[in-house]
Amino acid sequence: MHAYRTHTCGQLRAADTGAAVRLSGWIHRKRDHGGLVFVDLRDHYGLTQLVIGPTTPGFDLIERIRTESVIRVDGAVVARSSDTINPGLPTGEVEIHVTGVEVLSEAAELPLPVFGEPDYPEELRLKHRYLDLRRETLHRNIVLRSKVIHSIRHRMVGQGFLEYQTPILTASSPEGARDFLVPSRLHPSKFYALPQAPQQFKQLLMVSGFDRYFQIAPCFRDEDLRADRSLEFYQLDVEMSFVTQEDVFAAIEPVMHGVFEEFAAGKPVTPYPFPRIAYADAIAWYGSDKPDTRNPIRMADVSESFRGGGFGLFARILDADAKNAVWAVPAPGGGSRAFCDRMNSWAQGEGQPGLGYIFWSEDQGGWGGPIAKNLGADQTQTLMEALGLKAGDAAFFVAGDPKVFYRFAGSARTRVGTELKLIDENRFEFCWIVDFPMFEWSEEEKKVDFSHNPFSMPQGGMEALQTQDPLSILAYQYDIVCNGYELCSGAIRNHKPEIMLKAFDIAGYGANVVEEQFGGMLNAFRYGAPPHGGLAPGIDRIVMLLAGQTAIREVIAFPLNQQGQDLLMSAPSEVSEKQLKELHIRLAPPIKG
RNA sequence: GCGGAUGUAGCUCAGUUGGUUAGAGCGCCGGCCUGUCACGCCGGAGGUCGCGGGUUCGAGUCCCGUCAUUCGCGCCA
Repeated sequence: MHAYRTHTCGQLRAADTGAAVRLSGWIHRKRDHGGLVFVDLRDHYGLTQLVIGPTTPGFDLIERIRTESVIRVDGAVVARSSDTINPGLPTGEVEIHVTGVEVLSEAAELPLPVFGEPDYPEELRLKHRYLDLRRETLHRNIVLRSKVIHSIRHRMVGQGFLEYQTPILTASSPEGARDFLVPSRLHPSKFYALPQAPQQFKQLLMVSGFDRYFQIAPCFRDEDLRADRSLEFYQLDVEMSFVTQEDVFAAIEPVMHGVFEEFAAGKPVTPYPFPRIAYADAIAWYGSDKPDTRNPIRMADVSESFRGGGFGLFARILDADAKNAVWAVPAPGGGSRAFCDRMNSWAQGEGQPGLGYIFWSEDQGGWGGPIAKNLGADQTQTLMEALGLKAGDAAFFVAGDPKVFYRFAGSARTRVGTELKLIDENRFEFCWIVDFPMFEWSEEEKKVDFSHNPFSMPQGGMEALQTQDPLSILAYQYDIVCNGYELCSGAIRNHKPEIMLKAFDIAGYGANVVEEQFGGMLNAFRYGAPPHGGLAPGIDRIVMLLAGQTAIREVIAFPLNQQGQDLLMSAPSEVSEKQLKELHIRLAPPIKG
């Protein structure tokens, strides 16, 4: 007989009745009746009930040891009588009548119970992650993660992609997020950087002729953390040669759709091709470049209804500057003073002066709110019809410079959708956000700068760069958004050195700077580079959505906390003088605030 | 760097307008219990009410400061 087990704890069924078996696992629960003890024995695969009678060798032992101790038992599989079957367990038709017990590892008093699913403090869970990982939900999430990654690999290979690996120790790159730096021992005062993404390497692989690359790639960014963002994370990094934007979409849509469909437990998933929404439309309709399109509300520019009109505040704002506008957030079903007042208080809590509204009550032709009063009945009626609203609905209004208020308008849209329960939580809704602007005005630096990825190909190529207002140039740059989460970012790359130099020139970087910082890749493009493009969906966020979680820590086995610390291994930590000396590093005294 | 929320037993929480010895459930320890599956019953231990200061005859409760945790903003091409 095997030293530890003949079966797993999730394996035995009524058909196994009579078998002599050996099981090993953790004591999940213990129900001690004095003369008879029931134990739920747990392993990765499930639970099996053990029955230990007073004459069983090891009875005293079982009575004494705590839950979460690890034991090995021998015994016989016995069919449970019909009144003692547990329909809640796959193994619930049988139990093991134990004949022998060995304690493999005794558990001390637990800082964190494994049984049950109540919420425990993050700090405690992270410090004792091995216990937390034994718990059902987290354990299941980590298994799901593994299965999702396997499915992705399988689907990518099926699409003709091969997985290639790229360096972890690489060079610091000036743009983008803050790099994690690794001091070099062999080269005093020089540093490696951990990759923020394998961006340049995957492009070099295209130049090297590998045609279709993917990698489940670790990425590192030394920025402040969020619930859906950590210092280290994994991306499905993808790059393809001789492709247009549409080819990239066609390659990845079946993978994303397929993975979600496979693991969504029956929840509907947007069929592909996914809807494409231009960045400018996303801002205008949803006030966000990562809109939750399960929320049916679409905002509208209603400036014309207010220009020179009876509602003085908005009319004056429109007069003050040509770029100013009034946007409406329609609220189907929000037509009550109570709801509108609640929204108004919410807006004030967000630091806004307030949130103007009109509501059309269910009563015949009734309407309310200070705006309607000033606007007059006819205009109010016209506005309602223009917004596709009816009695019982409301609309909220935001006025000013859209560049300043669009975020707030977007969160008002989200708030209205959530409060009025317009969002169907039980579906996965995908869309592409396309046509991102190539450049933006940096108020901080008072200059034009890249708005997203400097390696993206501007739409219109060299000619656009030479002739258009830089701020009007769009890029072949796209995101996948699902349920309001940015799942993926990508672009058709700029593979022409002269266009790249021109683009950097517009953003204020001279040719010498570009050659110095991106010389490796620029040179590569001088020896025959295929047009190429790709993208990089975030693995952690995909699994997070599929697991129904709102924090990526719930789908990572050993995550950092929001301060970027590993509470289990105590990282980051101090290192010895000897280590520092080898790295040619002397620590400066901490700067006190 | 900034803002919100939270901080009471190992854990989850309650604690009234400021008033005697700060409670419950789970867990832990001891006892009883042969059909439970959140087993049940009896008993027990366990507290710097985050920390410091203030107001008060009296502070878990009110005020100020501070620290920690957590969520968000900035940041994340």
